[in-house]
Amino acid sequence: MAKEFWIGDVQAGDHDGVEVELMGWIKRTRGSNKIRFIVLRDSTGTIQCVVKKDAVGEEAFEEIKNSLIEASVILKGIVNVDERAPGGHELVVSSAEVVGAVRPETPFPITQSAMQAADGGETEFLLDNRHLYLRTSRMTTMLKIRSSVFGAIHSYFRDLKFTEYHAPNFVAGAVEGGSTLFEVPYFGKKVYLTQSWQLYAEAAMPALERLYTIAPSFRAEKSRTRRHLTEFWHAEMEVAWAGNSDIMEHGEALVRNIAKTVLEEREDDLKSIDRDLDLIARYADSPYPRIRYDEAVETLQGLGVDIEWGQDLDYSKEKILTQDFDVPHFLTHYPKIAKPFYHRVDPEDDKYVLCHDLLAPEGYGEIVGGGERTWSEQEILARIDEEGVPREPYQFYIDTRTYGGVPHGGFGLGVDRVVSWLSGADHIREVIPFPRDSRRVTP
RNA sequence: GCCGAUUUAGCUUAGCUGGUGGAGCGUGGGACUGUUAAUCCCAAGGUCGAGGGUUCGAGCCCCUCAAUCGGCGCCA
Repeated sequence: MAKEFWIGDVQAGDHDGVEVELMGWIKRTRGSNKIRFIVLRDSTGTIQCVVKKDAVGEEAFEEIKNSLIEASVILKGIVNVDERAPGGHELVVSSAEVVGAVRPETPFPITQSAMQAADGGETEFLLDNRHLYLRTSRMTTMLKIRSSVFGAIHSYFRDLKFTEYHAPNFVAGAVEGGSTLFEVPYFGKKVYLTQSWQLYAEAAMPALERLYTIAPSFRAEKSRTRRHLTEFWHAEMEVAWAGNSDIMEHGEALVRNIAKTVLEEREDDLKSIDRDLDLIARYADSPYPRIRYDEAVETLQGLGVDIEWGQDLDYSKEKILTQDFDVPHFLTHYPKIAKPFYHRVDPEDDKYVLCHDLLAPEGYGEIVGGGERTWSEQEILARIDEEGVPREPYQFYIDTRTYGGVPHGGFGLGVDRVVSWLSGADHIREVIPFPRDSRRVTP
């Protein structure tokens, strides 16, 4: 039964003139009472298969003729090079077997009309039928690009001898803020779904020194935007003996490595969804400029934007700031009052913290957030008290400093956001198979 | 949480100043020996999101509710 031949290889010319057995699903079917053209799909591509009544016999021909879109079939025949076939190759079928039929009462619901509507964003119908929409070429392409992005992240860190390290998803307290936590009943107690791997990573930092993860994070934000999910994939890293600038160098190198990998592995996929490859090449090759928060505020004020020093930069302001950028930019040195206690205060000016955000161009916004941690015991206690946060839940975090604290830092990267940006998706939902947002958890 | 919009056949939609709903795709039947989103003919398929109101009469006007979509705040 094992599948031996793949449509992508056939279209690449690997089996010209020889007999192959193709296993796949019917993408489209047309023809007459004596000849049928089946466009067969598998995970590697599509190919036209010519089924003639004379060649396969009456019974098999009728079965193929009556087969609907997405029926699974096994077609055996000779690979023919023919200009008339899309892709330049076709299968001249000698025997045909329907494996899983599709009944006429329940035809495949993702029709041309449903797909046309998807160009301008996803419809409710396609979201309801996400499990079937996954089979379409657009979703398949997105999932392949996504896979390459995940692979690039693992490669980047492993090549640099980082250790992959895992934190629990059930947590007792908040990493930041309290309102965006998902509450979960836990044997009569309440626990929460994690928002970040960071605090647990800092505990392991003195053991592993260079560590990373790719894991889901959960945020109970009622955000209704093209950049938000309630469950998203978070690539995070933590490094000992490192400052803000060192961490930024990793962030920049990682994102450039992702762009480069996607370009190498998914060129055809990107072309198939009309992505401009020159843009990706620029993201892979160019340095990412660094701008201080103060400069950004001055720039915005110069543009007549109503903003005061100390305010966090919301998306509307980010967008104005990034509209002239043609590569990602770092924003650094935010005011202390705009950031949580674990960001280290700048020793050169205590109004600021040593942190950074990486903003993607083309309106995709923040893809990385990170910085240097408050690493001395004295400083962390002062910052916790200053912000009025109770010490008790953070005792394990404070202990990291009590026993041989060292300068360290890290960042978190929104993997889905990066996939969305690099693929040029209209919405972050397009790049994850079963998106979760504040209003949808099904299918 | 706030603002805006949408809801007509399985899907995508048209619908004139209110006068008993049209189409394309899909499905079924028929024709066709090479099609390219095949084409051509025929058919079935709608309590117009739910409830109330105005009116002789509501898909269309008014009110309430619901679902969905888009944007903002928040963030990756």
